[in-house]
Amino acid sequence: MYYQLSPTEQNYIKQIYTLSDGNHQNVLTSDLAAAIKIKAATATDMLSRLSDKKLVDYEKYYGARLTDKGKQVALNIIRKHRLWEVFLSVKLGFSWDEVHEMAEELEHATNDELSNRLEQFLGNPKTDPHGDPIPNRKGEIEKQKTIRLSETGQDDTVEIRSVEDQNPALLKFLSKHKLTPGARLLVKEINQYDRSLEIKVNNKKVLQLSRDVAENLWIIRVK
Amino acid sequence: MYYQLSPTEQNYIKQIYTLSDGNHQNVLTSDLAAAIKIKAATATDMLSRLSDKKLVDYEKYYGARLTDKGKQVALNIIRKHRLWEVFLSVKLGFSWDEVHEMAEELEHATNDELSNRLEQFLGNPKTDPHGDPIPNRKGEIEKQKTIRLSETGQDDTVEIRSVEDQNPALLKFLSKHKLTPGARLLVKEINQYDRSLEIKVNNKKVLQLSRDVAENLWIIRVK
DNA sequence: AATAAAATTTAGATTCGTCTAAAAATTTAA
DNA sequence: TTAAATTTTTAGACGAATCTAAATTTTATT
Repeated sequence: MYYQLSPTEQNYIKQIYTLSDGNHQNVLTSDLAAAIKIKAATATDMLSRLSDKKLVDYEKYYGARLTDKGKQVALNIIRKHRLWEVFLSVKLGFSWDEVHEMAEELEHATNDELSNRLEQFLGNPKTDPHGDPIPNRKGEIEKQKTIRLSETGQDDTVEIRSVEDQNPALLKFLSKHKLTPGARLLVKEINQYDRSLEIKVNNKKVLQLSRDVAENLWIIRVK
Repeated sequence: MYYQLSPTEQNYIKQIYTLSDGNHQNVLTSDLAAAIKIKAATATDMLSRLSDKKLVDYEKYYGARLTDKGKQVALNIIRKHRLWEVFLSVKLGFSWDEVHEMAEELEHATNDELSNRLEQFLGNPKTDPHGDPIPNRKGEIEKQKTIRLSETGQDDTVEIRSVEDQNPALLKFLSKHKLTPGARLLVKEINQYDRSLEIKVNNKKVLQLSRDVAENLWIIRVK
């Protein structure tokens, strides 16, 4: 019961959690393999090992889902990941699009006592720099009802919560135009022919956003 | 030339550096094995692999010593280790004897950009909480001419620089009596029969230290 | 519904870091 | 200086995490 999980195992579990959207759907071998950048055969192998350890429910050919035990592991890693992201961005001044990779390494070098102290040192932040909520030490996470920017209507005022795609080019683009979590957006116009959006950012600059970009921005409606 | 070293390899290199006392002597297979807590056969194996990679000069049966390349690797890891120790102790409030293990993990999850920013964030500290100097980003380390407390004479005033033994019980004892780096000690008396020392700590409490403990405290003479 | 295409699993191989047991070399002691 | 004790190395094995290639199962298409 109380053996240590390897960083590799923890990574698989974290990815399964993310891909299952908080454990609401089964994760397919191929999707998992793509996310972790390993071959499908390897994912199959690991899935059956995680299944032996009761961390996932896995049915051959139909994918996997985390058990309660697995979900706790996932949320604990995600907690550490996001706390480090806050540290790197707020205390060390790394930009929003640089922190992910580093946090990926640090999270596995972090025991619970360390993450708890770090949280306190950071002033108990509620979200990471991408706007995603940080699970508390019991593994509870605040559920946000977000929608994609592409799903808003004209004249809506919204606030960016998180970004879906981790593509560096996209993150750079967003960073450049201040399209970061917390940013306020006014949707001025929606073009019917290509579904692009004209938006005003933080009550200042007006921008044209492609449908593609809008699909990747998760937002909440404001007011 | 530019492949990544594994955390394991980095650990071996760091230990070789430490055991060779800054590369002044050959490190024997058995000492290395004891320090890393692996079997001698494993150490032999790794030594020949590190030799293939030109990180150590290794001669069968006579031990190993770091090459210049290996020494750079060692100092870079030690730099990261000690910066994290400062962070954990100064910013997160961990005690002096708790930080080593955690820093051991974090050092391998740290790229150069991160250690540089961390250093700046910490206000460019010169030493870690144990009093050991932190190598700069070029891998240069301040050489201190320290001696063991057991080598001082009566009435000397000295300052603790570092502790040799990493034994937790010893660290706790030292911590309890404020025998930490930076502490000022006045050697009041040296008992000839058991070579124990009577010392005054920070101009306050008077203590009796066994020869064993005195052997483990590295100090510099003051004034 | 049969077959072609795609996804998944199985089988077998490889590398890293470790072990134990046995062989070889060095050091110590009689 | 020879024999005994100790240290080191070699040989062979193993588990974790990965791969490729082949076999199997599921899904899609005609």
